[in-house]
Amino acid sequence: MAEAEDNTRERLLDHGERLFAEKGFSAVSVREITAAANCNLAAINYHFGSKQSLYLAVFRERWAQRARRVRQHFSETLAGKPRRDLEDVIAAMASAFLEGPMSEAERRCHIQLMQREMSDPGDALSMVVEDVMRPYILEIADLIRPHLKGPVDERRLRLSVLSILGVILYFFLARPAVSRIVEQEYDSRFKPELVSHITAFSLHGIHSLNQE
Amino acid sequence: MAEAEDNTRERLLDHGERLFAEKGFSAVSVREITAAANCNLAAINYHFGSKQSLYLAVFRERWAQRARRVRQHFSETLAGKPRRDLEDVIAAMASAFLEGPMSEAERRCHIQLMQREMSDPGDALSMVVEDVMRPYILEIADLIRPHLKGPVDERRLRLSVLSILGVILYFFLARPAVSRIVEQEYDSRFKPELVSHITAFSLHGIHSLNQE
DNA sequence: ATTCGTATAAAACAAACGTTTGAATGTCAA
DNA sequence: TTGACATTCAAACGTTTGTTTTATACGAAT
Repeated sequence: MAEAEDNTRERLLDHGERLFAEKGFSAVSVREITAAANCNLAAINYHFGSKQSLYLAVFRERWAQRARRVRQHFSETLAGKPRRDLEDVIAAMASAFLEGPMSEAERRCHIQLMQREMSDPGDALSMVVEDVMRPYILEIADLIRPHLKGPVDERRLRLSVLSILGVILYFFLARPAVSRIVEQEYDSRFKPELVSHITAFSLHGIHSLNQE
Repeated sequence: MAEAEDNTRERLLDHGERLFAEKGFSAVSVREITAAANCNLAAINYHFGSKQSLYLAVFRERWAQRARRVRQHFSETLAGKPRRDLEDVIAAMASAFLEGPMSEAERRCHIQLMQREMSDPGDALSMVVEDVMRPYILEIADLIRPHLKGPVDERRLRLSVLSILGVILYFFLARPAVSRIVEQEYDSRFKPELVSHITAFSLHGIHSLNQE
């Protein structure tokens, strides 16, 4: 087979990612994935070697690329702002994750996979942290640093950026819990409200770096 | 059997909770649990009926009780503060989760189980949210409200309390990721630094409610 | 036309899974 | 001591698991 890029392989990555994100690695069977991808049971082992290798391939060939898009969305959003002040940086960060260049389903996929790998560190964690998260966090730290008064404790700065990420991820992952506590569905009216809350909260949080 | 409260049952709850927290429900087998609890394979089905029922029993008979202790620790810490200002409330909240009345292993267990149930909502989620989280969040909201100037949007207030919780949970669950990004192990020197960062960041974050 | 490498299909594999069974054991009341 | 009940145990149950095998179909290259 020359061109035409293997179709079954792509479908396996698509449905594999979706199901791994929804249920977690162990809770999904290869039969479930191959049925969803509408192909034969043996296809996973043929194309990837094993279920575990499919999982890693999902991170390498899907997740990482989307992470790159998220980061690019962040850069482009920020480039559009003339002043590029603290608020712009944080708003761009929240926007990249919550209103970024993904469908709602993709976003769910992306963030859930990330969370699963962070709380159950596996073979994909190194890639997630070193290749994606770390450079991203450090870039944002570099963008924030000039806006702070006086000398800045580098570690506190990174903790602050991580805190913002924590808030963003939390409102995504704990959706059902959040919904019931604020008595509000995640509808199209609520989401911008959420983004503006996260931005405001984090912006003020960052200012804790200014005074000692 | 009259008194002496079944020992095997307790051991199953202990090791079951630990393993469910570490690996998640589907990734743990009943053989693994019964081996850890040093009892017969059939013990789970005898005492609880099924693996699923053991999972629910863990939440009812272990997690919920510890959640009560966490909340009590919060109340007592706060009662010890004479002024009971905004900072005291938030510091007490962070302290309850991160330095509360639990061993390090118990804390890990508690928070991981909570997170797992929030991102994979199952039969235990209702109990976690309605009986524990919701009242807790609302209580903290009530404690914070009087310290804010002017009229307060109730929803924004709750979102802020949830944001604090999000930050706290994130630094716990994403430990390996955080460690590598700030280039710092979670040792005894780092932990107080973390608590003080969370308190400072959240305290400033809360103040975003003051201005419009 | 034949050969070769690729992709899909159906069937079978051993291992691990949650659960059930029935006998053995221990404990207390009658 | 006896009978009844609660608990533990080894063994087996029928499924489901991830993986392997064997066979077949298709295209391109020789």
